[in-house]
Amino acid sequence: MYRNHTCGEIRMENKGQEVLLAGWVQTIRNLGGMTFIDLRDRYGLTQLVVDDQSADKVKNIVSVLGREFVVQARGIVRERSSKNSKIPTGDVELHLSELNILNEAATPPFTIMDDTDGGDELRMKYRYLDLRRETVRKNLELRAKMAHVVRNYLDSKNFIETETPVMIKSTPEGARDFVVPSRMNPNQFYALPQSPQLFKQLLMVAGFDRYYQIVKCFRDEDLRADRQPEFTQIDCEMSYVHQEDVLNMFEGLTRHLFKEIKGVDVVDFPRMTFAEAFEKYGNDKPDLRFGMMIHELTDLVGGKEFKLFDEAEYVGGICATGCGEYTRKQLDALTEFIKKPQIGGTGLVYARVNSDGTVKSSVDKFYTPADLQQWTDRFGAQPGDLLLICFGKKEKTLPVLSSLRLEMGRQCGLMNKENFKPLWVVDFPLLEWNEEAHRFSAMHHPFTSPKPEDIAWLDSDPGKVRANAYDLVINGVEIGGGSVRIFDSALQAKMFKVLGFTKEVAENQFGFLMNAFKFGAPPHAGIAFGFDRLVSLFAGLDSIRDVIAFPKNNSGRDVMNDSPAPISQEQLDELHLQLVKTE
RNA sequence: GGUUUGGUAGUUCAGUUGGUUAGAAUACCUGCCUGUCACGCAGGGGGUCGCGGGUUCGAGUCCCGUCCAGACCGCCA
Repeated sequence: MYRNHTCGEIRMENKGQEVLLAGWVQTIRNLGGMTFIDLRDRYGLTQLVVDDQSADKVKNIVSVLGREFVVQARGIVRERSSKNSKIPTGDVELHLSELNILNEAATPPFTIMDDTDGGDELRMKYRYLDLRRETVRKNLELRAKMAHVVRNYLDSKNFIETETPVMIKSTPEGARDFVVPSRMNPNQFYALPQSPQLFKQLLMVAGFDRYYQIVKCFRDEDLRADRQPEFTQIDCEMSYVHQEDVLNMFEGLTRHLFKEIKGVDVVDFPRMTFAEAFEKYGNDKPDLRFGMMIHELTDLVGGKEFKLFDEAEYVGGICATGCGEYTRKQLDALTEFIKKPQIGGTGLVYARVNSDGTVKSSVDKFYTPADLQQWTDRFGAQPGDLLLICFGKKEKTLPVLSSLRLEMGRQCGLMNKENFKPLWVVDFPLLEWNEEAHRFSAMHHPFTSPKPEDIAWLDSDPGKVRANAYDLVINGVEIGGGSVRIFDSALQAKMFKVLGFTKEVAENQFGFLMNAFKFGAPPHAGIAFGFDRLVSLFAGLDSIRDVIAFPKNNSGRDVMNDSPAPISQEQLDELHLQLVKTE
């Protein structure tokens, strides 16, 4: 037996008992006549003591111990003479009668404590050491617990957990595929799934009715703090449902997760159309933790000799509540912020509402107090507020205002991580114009059904067609998305045509799905949640890397095992592959 | 593909307008220490300043190139 207790569970009730512990040496405090050792395992820390009453054998072993040695410790639990209220086991200690080194350890490259001195790259290189830290392990424990809650919930709703293939057929639409060569099929490749989309629809044809899977998905695109090349989705599909049924079901799941994991009742799941989100928040994933909605001023600002506004297609702004005291320096910084290339703003006009209700703006030369009053009325601005106004092409200016709004939310401390504000964004456009390919492409995917009332526009004005597609957004993070699917082969064929697929391409890529649909496809709809994002949201983290045991870095590399890596000529030959030199 | 920030001791970082032998903290090693829990005290070892080139009497510092890492844009049905 290696142990009969863990390092996190010993309390005063165990006083006088002999216990056997095993774990890692976290710290050694040698005071000369006595030595304290913090022994760590997954469950906590227990202090071990060696003093002059201890056996020489134990003292000798203690003298050669180093950090992160794996040891087994036997001793009597006793009360500490000076207690440590910072840890749960702080009232007791283990007076050692026996100590065995189970394994030695090299000096770790960074301190394995909650506030480590290690930088990100080092922590990733030695991720197995990083994972010994409680803060990191807690994230993964949270992840495991959330997966468990999700499974319980969906199981209770009669969903069937079904695995789908990881080696599938490559499809040209959407993100780039990772491909896998096939030794037995020369010059042919599998692809790793970007999502199990087609398979879950086939499971609906198969009559599974309700399917889910917590599943790895793969996309060969550039990475971000919230994007990994392999990531996990809670993937679901339901038959004989309308959009509302799906929203209600997964509203329920989300609510259940908040209750079970965070202990909070999140009641409001408002719905907002894509068009409204864009008008009022400048993007398709509004953060509803604070107001500062965008209002348009185009109709109020024209004809006053202010050229920048006169020439702008769109003028609009936000009302930064309580920011009327912003200094010139702060306003200049905001102007600089929106002019950054990645934000792309052209300029910033401000108007502050003084305590006496008068308005002071950067364009007083052009606008009378009465003009400015009209502006503040539109925002419902109060004394002490600050209007921040941008202008230009509408489709460029709204995203600028979105960035500005989020920045003001940050500056005003309105983005409390324990305040959860979910939102369904609905009625997404079905298609978006792809400048490069010079054709429309599906905003969600090619199996998304158009809104029946918009189908007529498929021929005349495809960009106008709205889809039965929806996203779940929480605190400005896109947590999940889905759609009602097309289950009619004629409509699906039309969709492929609008997307510019020839019959042959459609047949070649998706023929098996179309074929399946001939045999009685039920109406169906589904959704997929980004599980990594969901966990990082619950953990209050900005990066999904912190909730993945072995994540990849910004370049898609695993710095621990240094992959991807070249393969041998033998492997290449066997796979019928030849390398091309790249410069 | 682009923008931007960084790379100096095992680690986290400082290093001024270019100027003596590149510093601090921590970690590591040695010694002392019986109530520590960020133990304390004394001492010690530890550097290709990412790499390559250039400017200069002189480069960690300036210039060019390159590699690596982070954030962001494009991209992500």
